[in-house]
Amino acid sequence: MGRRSDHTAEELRELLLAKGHALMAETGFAAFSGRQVARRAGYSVGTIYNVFGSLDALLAAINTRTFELWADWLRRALADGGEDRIASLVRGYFDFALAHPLLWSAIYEHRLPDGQHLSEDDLARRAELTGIVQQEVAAILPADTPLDVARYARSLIAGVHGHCSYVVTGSFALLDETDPLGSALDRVRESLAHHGAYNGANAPGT
Amino acid sequence: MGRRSDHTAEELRELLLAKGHALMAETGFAAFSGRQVARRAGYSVGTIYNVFGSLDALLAAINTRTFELWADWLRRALADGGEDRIASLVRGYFDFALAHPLLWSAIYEHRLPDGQHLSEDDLARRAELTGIVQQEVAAILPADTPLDVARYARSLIAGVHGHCSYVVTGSFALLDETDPLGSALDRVRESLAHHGAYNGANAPGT
DNA sequence: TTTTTATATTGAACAGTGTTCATTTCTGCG
DNA sequence: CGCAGAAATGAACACTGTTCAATATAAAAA
Repeated sequence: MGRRSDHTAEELRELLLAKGHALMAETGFAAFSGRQVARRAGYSVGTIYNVFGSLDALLAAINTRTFELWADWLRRALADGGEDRIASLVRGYFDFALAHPLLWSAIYEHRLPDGQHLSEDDLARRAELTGIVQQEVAAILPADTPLDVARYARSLIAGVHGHCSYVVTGSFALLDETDPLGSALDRVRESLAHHGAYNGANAPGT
Repeated sequence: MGRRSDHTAEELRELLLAKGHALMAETGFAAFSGRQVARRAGYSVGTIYNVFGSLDALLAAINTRTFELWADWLRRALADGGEDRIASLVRGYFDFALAHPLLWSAIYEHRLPDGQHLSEDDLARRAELTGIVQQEVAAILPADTPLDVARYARSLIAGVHGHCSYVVTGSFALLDETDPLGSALDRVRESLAHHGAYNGANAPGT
């Protein structure tokens, strides 16, 4: 088969991305295969390279899409959650990872080859997630805080990420760890309290 | 070639493990290959399956060895570090990951197939690392702390892990993050202070 | 309308992978 | 010395990512 007109370039990109994302959700990073994506889309291997340039670029796009879903998830958690917006965020972070463990893990399992970097577009899209958290953190810190809020928010995220990563990996499951989310939230609250944040439910657990 | 007597079963296991560990350090998880390990050891593919049963078992053993090196590294950091043993631990955690990024990453990139778990032996060996931290944390908490120290220590580790993981992944590099180690240590100190720990240099950074 | 040009799509080719297992070769025991 | 059993092999199978000459088709030109 040669040139076709079933889809515009735009549509084809979206089709491959959608099928790729679905495959990742089903099988996970280790079993992911470009050929399988092409097959599901009704095209052949080469098309992926025509459209994305490399398999890595497709993978990056798939993971960026996961970031976008994740950001939506957090926004919803904030909207539906109660007064304690920090708790909503931490819970949202965990819930998403647990709801889509394969998609979530893929983000951290995919490493670009040495020297290659994410496109500006991917970076910008992914930064939204951090932005949401940063905004909430800024909102409850004293107006005159000496903290670099962006940096501080990233640090809090990193802390929560660590807990979450242990849960999804299974490292915690074997240790009778009952409440990793609770631990993560405790650490966040301790830190926020230390920096004079005011929160609807500020008191850290014991 | 058939049966040989160049190595005992024990020696052969060690040989494959050593070559496998070296390969992982050189090429990282993505480019790791069982065939390559066998070639370097002067044996053929099948031998890996004879000795370890599966490639996953070899990978688990390789990563367990990394854990052991990491624990040694922390012990040395504690011995050579100053009074502030918590700082030594956090620094040690980061330094190891940065000194051996491919080995360190491999720990978290290797996922056992669904339903399979690490052997008791692997688990026990890996637990040493946590044990070292737990001991230090227990030492500076008030004797009458209501905390479950094991659980709490794991939580602190998770927090540091999150920061470190962002560094090694490169997520932080793109954000002009100058001092992730410092951030991690600040969060740990804030929490420890909150729980009444006494530390040679207790005051968290601002 | 026909011809030409440009481009999208293909799929065979290549070098690698994990995994299995019949076959072979050697060791140690009787 | 002969032989049972264990260890090492490597071909076979089905897959992978990546490249690229060939081809079929759409769009533009004549």
